[in-house]
Amino acid sequence: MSDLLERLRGRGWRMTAQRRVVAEVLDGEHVHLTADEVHARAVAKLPEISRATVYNTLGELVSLGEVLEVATDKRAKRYDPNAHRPHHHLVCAQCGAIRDVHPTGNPLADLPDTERFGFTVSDVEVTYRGVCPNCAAA
Amino acid sequence: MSDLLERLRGRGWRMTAQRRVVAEVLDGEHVHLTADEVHARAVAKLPEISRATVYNTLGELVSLGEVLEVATDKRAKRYDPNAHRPHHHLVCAQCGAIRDVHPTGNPLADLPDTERFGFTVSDVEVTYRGVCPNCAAA
DNA sequence: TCCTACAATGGACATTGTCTAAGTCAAGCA
DNA sequence: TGCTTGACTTAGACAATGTCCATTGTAGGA
Repeated sequence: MSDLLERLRGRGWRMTAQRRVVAEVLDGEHVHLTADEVHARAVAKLPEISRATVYNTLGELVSLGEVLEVATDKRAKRYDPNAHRPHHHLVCAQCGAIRDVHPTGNPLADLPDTERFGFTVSDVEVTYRGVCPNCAAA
Repeated sequence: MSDLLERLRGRGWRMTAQRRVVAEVLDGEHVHLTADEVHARAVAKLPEISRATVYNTLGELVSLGEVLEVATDKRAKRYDPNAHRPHHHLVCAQCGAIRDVHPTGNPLADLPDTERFGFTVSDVEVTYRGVCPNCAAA
């Protein structure tokens, strides 16, 4: 079973069927589902799960730092379970496919003090956009 | 008057009071309004302008490349008229304030071929997050 | 000035997300 | 094992943002 469930239990998270299902749906590499997609897949495993529970659970996973919210799509938030390895995203402008990528260099270092306007900068989010091989072939 | 209106007219854009008002609202540096804010300000100048028109006009300005859509906020799209000077964004995690910034270096070059998965990468969007001086003082 | 294609209107609808009141249940404990 | 309790879940109303469409209005050319 997934490490995620272990970690959550270790943190005193009360385990319920609903939470287990949501955690199971969010498992694997290059998984970037919208809340609605998570709900759809959760319903397939546990038909009576409600939308509110999915939203609540996703929100908790995010505040626990186990899942990342990413805003590559402009419509809906997406949830990325790959929270323990810093990475950025590569998005196909046509079909919306998303890949995790690991650029070299540190973009934080590229922002000189004069461009910080007194902000305390703690984080950076990079989204590359392009066309994926499938769409390029079509 | 603004260059924007000149450019649009030069492209054969049909000029109407509504479009003029939207273009006027979107003028200046560090302007990052939501569609709703644009509508509110447009209504102040032209009370009978409708929401649909604001959305349509914003959409057209974006496809003409005169305005950028930015997704710094997770709720609503924001519109950035500073489309002719490439730049990125610095966002306050607390109050949501947004500044345009110009990092050194080219993040596109930081993505090695092995991390491109066959994509043709054409664009990169960088969002720095931190705390602004106002919020830090509070 | 008149025409006509294009733009604007307003209101219904769609999508995404949040909230609440009431019912349910996991986990600790005797 | 069987309570107890507080956290969890539910359904559905509501809110915010965005889209669509049929109708009405109008900018700009003939």
